[in-house]
Amino acid sequence: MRKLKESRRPEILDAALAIAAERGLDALSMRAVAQRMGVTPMALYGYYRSKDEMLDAVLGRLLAEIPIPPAGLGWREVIEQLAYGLRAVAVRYPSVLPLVFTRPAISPAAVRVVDATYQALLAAGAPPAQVPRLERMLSTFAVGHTLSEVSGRFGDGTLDPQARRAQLTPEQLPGHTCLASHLDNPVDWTDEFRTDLRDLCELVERLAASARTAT
Amino acid sequence: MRKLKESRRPEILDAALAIAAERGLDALSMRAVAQRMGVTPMALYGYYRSKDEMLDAVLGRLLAEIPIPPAGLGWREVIEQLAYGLRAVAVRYPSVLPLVFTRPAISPAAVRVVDATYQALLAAGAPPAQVPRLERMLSTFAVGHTLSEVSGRFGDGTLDPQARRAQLTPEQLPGHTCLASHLDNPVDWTDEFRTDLRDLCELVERLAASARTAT
DNA sequence: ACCTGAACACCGTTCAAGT
DNA sequence: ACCTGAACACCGTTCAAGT
Repeated sequence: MRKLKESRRPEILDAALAIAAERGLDALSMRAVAQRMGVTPMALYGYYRSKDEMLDAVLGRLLAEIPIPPAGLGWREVIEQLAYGLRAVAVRYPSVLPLVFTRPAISPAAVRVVDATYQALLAAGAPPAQVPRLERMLSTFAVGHTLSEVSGRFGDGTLDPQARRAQLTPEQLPGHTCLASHLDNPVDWTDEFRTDLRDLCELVERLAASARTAT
Repeated sequence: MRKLKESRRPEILDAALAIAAERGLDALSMRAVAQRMGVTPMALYGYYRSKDEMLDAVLGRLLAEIPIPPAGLGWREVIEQLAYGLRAVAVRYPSVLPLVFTRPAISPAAVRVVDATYQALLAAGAPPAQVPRLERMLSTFAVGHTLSEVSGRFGDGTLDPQARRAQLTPEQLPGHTCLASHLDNPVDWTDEFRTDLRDLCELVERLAASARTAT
């Protein structure tokens, strides 16, 4: 268990993010990072014990770019700004986003975002016992929706609804048939993100309201 | 653009799923699949054009294991059964779950799950124009929550809340400090999944109700 | 304190060939 | 129709050594 160096960590994370942004997550190898820094791959192991540990740090660096909203904002604004902040970061580094779902969110930056959300939910009047659950629901939505969009789970444009339905007969897909008129127009994902978030905030409000009447 | 063989595809997908379940997604290599089938790695390229294409098929095979609820159920039951079905599959093959967020959901199995959800939302009385959005919200939640749990994003037990807070001073984390009493007890993820799903169904109900009064 | 070089056990994939 | 074998350009990581 050697002691690790700190000095060039920021440089390493910058190089890693740049590679991921330019050539995708698969191209983000220790050898690529080393080459970009003009150093041997083995030099990196003085700073991180493994690639896995380096990726944790890359994720932390990413989440650190989400701005924490200033004090004095309404709770809805706080939640919206955090969600949009995550979305903005994700759009800049789409290929790194899968890491969020794949490793524990324990970096200081991640914990600060969680804490700001806790405060907002408490300010909204949500029952304290439910606040951690609601934070998990909101963050799961924000990350999941953005990741679905940028990774193509929602359909990446190259494969339109017609092509999807073509694999099965219309009789097997009554739902799609009913909604045919709504499935052809393209979707504005930013808009949908905002609408979903509003609906989820309504849900928080309703939980807060029913907690007030219960006491 | 050669013509691909079909014959041994099921065998290949079985081998791939078994490897992923036993040794994780990183161990799921073409060479490992080939070895398990007693064949040369290159033999696989007669069935799939690339590893990427094979992974798409693995995902399709996984989603095909989600049972489609029988006709005659209430819309809430349909949505719940689909969500629990996804969760059950995910728990059996946790390491494959990240693929859901990483590639388009265009397999016949995926489309059938989406269609069943469309039908349930229409039966609930949700405005047709909002049904695709609500389906995306529900599936994003179901996959995201399950993936967060099994991949450790929600905290994997080895790193408790105390350790998370220890990285920052209590003054920097007023939200965590307020909720201290609620953050120490362990969470039953299955229970939380059910509660969240109920809340989301309430949201659908409310949208349906306000659509009724608007007309 | 910081970095290198050679080596090991792996990858996905191409190409030409074999039955 | 189905599979093999050798080869290429990659991986992460260990170990011993160099300044």
